[in-house]
Amino acid sequence: MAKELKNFTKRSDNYSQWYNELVVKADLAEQSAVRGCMVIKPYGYAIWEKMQQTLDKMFKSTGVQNAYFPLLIPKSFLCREAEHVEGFAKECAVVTHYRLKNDPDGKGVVVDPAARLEEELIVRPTSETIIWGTYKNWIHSWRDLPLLVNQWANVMRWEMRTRMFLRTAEFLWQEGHCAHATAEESEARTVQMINLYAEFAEKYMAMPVIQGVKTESERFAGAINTYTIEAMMQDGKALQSGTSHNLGQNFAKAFDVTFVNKENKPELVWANSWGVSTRLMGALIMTHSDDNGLVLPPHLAPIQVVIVPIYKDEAGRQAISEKVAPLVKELEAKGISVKYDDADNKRPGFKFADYEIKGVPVRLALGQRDLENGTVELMRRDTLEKETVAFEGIADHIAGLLEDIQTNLFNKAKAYRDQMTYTVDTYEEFKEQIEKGGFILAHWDGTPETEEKIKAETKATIRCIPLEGDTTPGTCMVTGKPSARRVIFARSY
RNA sequence: CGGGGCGUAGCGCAGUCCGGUAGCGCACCUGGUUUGGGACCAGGGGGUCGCAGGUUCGAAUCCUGUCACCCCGACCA
Repeated sequence: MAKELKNFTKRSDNYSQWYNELVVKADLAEQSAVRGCMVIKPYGYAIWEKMQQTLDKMFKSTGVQNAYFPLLIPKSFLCREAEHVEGFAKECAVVTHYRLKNDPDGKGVVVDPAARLEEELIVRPTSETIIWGTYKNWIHSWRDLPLLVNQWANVMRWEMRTRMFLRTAEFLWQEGHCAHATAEESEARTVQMINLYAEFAEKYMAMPVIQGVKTESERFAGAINTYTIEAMMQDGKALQSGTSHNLGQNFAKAFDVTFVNKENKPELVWANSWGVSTRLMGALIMTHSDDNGLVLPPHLAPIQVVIVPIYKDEAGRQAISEKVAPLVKELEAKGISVKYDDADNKRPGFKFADYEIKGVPVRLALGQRDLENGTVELMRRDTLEKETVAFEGIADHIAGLLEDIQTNLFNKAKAYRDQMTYTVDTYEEFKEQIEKGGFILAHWDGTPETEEKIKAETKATIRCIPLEGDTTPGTCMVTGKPSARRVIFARSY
């Protein structure tokens, strides 16, 4: 089993060339400050587009609309909400000048010192500040609420250490920012969105997640409450895959966003924000992939079925193409994305391996033998099982198979997670178990001090206080003080 | 920012200790034979050895500096 992401971005054997064709590859600009950024190649972007389209549809069904806000945020904006700036200050890229000029020494160009900006601009690490600065002018009356807006954008966080997919300096994401008239409504929206993310993760990514609430110390900077979905990767580490924040009235206060209620009284609005990023692509890879490459869930695979012809000469190729053409039409009519790869410059064996690396869920191979017997060879990527089946009725069979694969991937991942989830009562046991990876359900006294102590001693963090599951009270494994319920600990990315 | 590693062809690497014609595999190009699991044979193209100084008749190799990247920490989605 490929347990680590690096297996998919770097291979030192002779197959490395083919891995360059893999979903994404970090093409790092030479000696430049864009370190830690990634280039998303077309096939990888196609996966991201699938995610976007699906999420977008889900958002819109809840009344959210898309908009776009500026990339650059005036420094003063970022500073308006104290906790927020505190949380992001250490990882911001700053624009200080607006012009270059020719180097007096004749070597290229240099920053023109005369073009210093009066106020520095921050490359957005997230857009709360600029959006709330704008909302101030959009919201006047209770009739303007709720305001439900989402933005698809790139953001930049100058992390000390980057990691492909999981923590790149620049990443693509969506960030939803909603304004509501009441605290209850805003809280309901916050929960609605984390539910939506969970549904997306499980239904489309085939990735089981645990929904929960972050502890105070893990909370988003400026939020009063953060909901999260936590997934388990194949190496037993946790990955925070999506968050939804209840921002209370913090940003409304900071940006003076008020509305006049039905009683003609001014009130501060209630806010929430929620987002998922290209990190989900990392999650997808690390949840399902194996040593043969990617394994994509059918609901997100850019190519769901690939058909590879096997022939000896041009006449043979013709014969197979004629046989396949109606099948391609039939599959497409069912909404299945098919690729018939009759490219003559690659041999069948190469294509088999190549589409396995790309994670295509179903492969059909068709040769002279099949034409004679009225059969086709079918392979499913999740189990690598191969079988020869009747060509007749194959389209219906595939439609069902794709659903099977989707379900199977989810079940497999869930079984693995459940198997790697432990209930532990003593700190000794905890320390031993955490070394082996996985989620640990344990009692905690609810204090940041204990949480910090556990983190310092074991590198494990509280991933979340689950919304569901066992709610029996107990005593903290470290301090022995009362605990309301078990929380989830894990080492994380 | 600490500790370790690394930088040589598009990719993966050898060569560095002990200075003296720039190498290998894959990829690429041409021709032929092939095609049911990553084809084979023959020929060919491609490099200011990360960058800048220094030592030397001569530097990928030695010295100094510097810039990247990777892994482990601190920080974080």
